[in-house]
Amino acid sequence: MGEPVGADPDPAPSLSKAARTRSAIIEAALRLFREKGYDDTTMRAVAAEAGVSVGNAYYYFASKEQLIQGFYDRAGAEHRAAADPVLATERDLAARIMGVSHAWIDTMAPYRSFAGRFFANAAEPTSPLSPFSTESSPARTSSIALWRDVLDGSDTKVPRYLADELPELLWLAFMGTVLFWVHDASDDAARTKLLVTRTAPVIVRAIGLSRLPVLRATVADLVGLIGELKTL
Amino acid sequence: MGEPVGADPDPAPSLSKAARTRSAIIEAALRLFREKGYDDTTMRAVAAEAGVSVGNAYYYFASKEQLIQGFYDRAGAEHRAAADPVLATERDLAARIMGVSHAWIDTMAPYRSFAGRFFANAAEPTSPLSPFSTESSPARTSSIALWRDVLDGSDTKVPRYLADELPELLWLAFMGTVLFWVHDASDDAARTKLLVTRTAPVIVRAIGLSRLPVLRATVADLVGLIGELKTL
DNA sequence: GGCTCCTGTTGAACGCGTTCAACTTTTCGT
DNA sequence: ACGAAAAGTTGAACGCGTTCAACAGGAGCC
Repeated sequence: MGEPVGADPDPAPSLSKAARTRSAIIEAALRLFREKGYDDTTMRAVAAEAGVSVGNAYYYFASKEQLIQGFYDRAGAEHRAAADPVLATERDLAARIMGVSHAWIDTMAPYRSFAGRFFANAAEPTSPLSPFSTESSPARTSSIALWRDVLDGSDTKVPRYLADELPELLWLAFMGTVLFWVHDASDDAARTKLLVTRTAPVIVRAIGLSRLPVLRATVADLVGLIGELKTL
Repeated sequence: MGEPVGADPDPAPSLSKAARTRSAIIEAALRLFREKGYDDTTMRAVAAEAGVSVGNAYYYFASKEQLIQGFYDRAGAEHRAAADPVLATERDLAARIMGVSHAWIDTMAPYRSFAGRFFANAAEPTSPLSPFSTESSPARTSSIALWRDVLDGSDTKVPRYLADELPELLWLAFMGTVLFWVHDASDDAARTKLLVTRTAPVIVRAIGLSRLPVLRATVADLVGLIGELKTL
């Protein structure tokens, strides 16, 4: 390839030609998705906008659906950036959960019109875009790590027997929020924001209550069940 | 239409020609879906199998996706039939929940290979097939009614302040089960069955615990939130 | 019967996502 | 520097879901 020999693998100004073509296609796709939505954006248009042939676009992306992965990566990074200030300053757990969730809702706002279409594709179990698929395992891991940060940086003490599973549980709850958001047609995602605002304190209280003897056995059962389900 | 004047609206032996064509198409579609899956079944093949032209199939069904509605209706009825014996004999709430859930899993078993594809379509918010859409409101209502029966016929007392919302909450929890089932690749849906078996007693215990003063306020808050979310 | 609607019915045609044989360019061992 | 293998690139072609102008038949009215 046109890369200088021995250069560092991915310097921003001089990406390999292949990498540049790749991101030109994603760039074109996202622009068009935003302008005309997912369904009304044709692969022919994406290729033309990126200055390549249709066949070439398919050399880099196995399908139109795969272009969405590029969107995910970008959105994930944007979310991180928007969530970091909250995680750096706020110590109250409920506020951290709310802050990180709202950060996500805000970064996704520009894409809301067509993001529903995306997540529907992701809902199909055989799709590599599914948040539970092995293909999206890296994205999932880093997303769960984000929720671990939410917990770790807070002043709330988590019971030992919950500590390991709780980040994943928060992530799962957040996936529920995303599902709600997808179906939420209210202005400015007001309903989703209400859901988050009202749910976050309940989660914190539930964590506190999970120490109570009446609940402890039940909660421990559920945590054990999750472990079982993952290994079955 | 060819219907005798003043005849009862839909006598089984002599359906109107239109209705017969309609169900011939659904019949053909389901047969082919089962044989070759959703994606590998073409509308041309469905039309041929039903003995009509492609255009005619589109006269009765707005899209290939709409054929799925026929599948839903059928599956819903089958589930009812399979659940009724449980509801008629069993009084223990956990057993009723498990029985009705397992009945669903069993009736859906033959369709599992392609049902995931269906539910993915249903996950798209704008789709009329979405369980939350206005188009599927009748199916949703009757499904919630089923879960009301589950509660009403049991010997468990439900706190007043929960009684109104609980059937819908059980339905919602069951939608979660369905989502899990869609992603469950285990033999005979073993993981989903484990989930149901272990979750049902927890639900019953949670209903009992919801009377406790420590929890009551929180649970009431959540119930109130649901009400708010629906009206916003 | 003749006329007008409305309900059905048809298959060719359209635009789409995707594939593929053919071609060009780059890489790399010698 | 050379040549073969690998990587990149092309657009016509395929099969699909879907649309639509055109046509057929029956119901109701005169």
